[in-house]
Amino acid sequence: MIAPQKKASAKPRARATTKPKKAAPQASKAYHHGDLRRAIIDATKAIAEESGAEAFTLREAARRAGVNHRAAYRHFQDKSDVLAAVAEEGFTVLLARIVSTLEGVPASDPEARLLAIARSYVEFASENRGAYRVMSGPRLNVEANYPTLEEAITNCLVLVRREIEAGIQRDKLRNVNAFDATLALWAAVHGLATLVITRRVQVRPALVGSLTERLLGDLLSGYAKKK
Amino acid sequence: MIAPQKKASAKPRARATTKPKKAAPQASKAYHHGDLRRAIIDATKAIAEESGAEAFTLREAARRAGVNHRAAYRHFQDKSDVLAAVAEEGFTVLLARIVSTLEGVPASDPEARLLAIARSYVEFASENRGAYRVMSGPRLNVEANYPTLEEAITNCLVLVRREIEAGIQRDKLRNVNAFDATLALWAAVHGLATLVITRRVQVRPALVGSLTERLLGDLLSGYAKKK
DNA sequence: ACCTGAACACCGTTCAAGT
DNA sequence: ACCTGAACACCGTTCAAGT
Repeated sequence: MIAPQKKASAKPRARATTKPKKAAPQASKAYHHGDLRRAIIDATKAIAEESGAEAFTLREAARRAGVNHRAAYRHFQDKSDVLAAVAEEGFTVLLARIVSTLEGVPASDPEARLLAIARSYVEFASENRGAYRVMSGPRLNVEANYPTLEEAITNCLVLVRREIEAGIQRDKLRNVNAFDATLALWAAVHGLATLVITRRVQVRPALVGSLTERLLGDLLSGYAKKK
Repeated sequence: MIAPQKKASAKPRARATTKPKKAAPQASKAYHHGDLRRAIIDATKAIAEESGAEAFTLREAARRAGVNHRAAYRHFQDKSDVLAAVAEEGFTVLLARIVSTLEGVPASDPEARLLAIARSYVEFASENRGAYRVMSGPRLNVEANYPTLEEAITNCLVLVRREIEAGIQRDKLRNVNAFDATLALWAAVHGLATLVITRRVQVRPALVGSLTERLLGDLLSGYAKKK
């Protein structure tokens, strides 16, 4: 059995030839790179998608961005700081996606709104595996570092909680404890996303959303037989 | 349900016969380690509990076991193999715990049995944080390595599925798709355990079980208001 | 202001012994 | 049979420049 073959010594330096798109963000700033912070973040997501978040190294990310590994320190404090930046951006994008999806679901149907949230969450994870692996990786902020990351996560949880409370108020959801219900829902989508990402449950990308609605729909209805 | 089976793969021999608690590591001079495999596994769990699974290094584990880092290679193929061994043992112990707990819950109450499984799972995670961090870490067997680990996980899932099927047959659970329901339940307990382990939800260890029953109990009953 | 280079202590893994 | 030692390529991080 062959070990995970290391990159044989000095890679030919993949000189990323600058990121495509983006017209010219370097107006007066005469960067050497253009936007190294962006490039490092993108490289990190790519590495995480290819080989898992634990395979990420500062040096490899810098290599992909075409710079010396020390250059990253100009934009990030250390290795964890890069992961925190990726995670924070991920939660921010996820929240935006959820909010956008909810615009299409009537407030009169709280159950459908919760399902839409679940669907958005798991689809996001499935479509952004690199970012999600970082987001769901070892907690970066136990020591109360990364307050903006913590805030991005809290924003998501608050949104879910409000939806549950709104549903209860409209008398469309049972009068459960909203905090508990938020945790339970979040746990369920997190767990499901993990199963999908790790391919413990195999599902074609296009079907991730419907799988989520099916599984979570049953959960929201409950398994216990009505008396 | 399949028996734990012998540890396949390249490990030459299990030495599992020297299981008894070594009262004192006294004895010989040249002193081959009593059970280095055991010591490495325990050290790995300790490291994972203290600093997270990603902080585990072969060299540190060997250091704690009091041997040269090369000695570990006599018992494990490589770094991943150590993590796989820890994970496999964890799932085996978890299964035993669940089975033991279920003995005290009547077959006539499937919902209580599912809650007991959930409770066992999250309590195990809470009480064995090191092992659980490894078990829930990056998937080790994507390349179809570690078949015995895969089997240990499957054994757990099969047990859950059978409980659900039994509940449906007794007409105590709604006639949901058993496979889907298994995934949903597993996802929920995995997600909840992750929230507890990472302290995103803060709860005293003694209350983990009741928190789990409360949250999952609501889920099993469903959030949707009965019409 | 932004990036590079050398240095240090650490890792996983291999080859080659030591007992 | 079980363990140690030296070596190699890699990593994160620091100090100190180069442009």
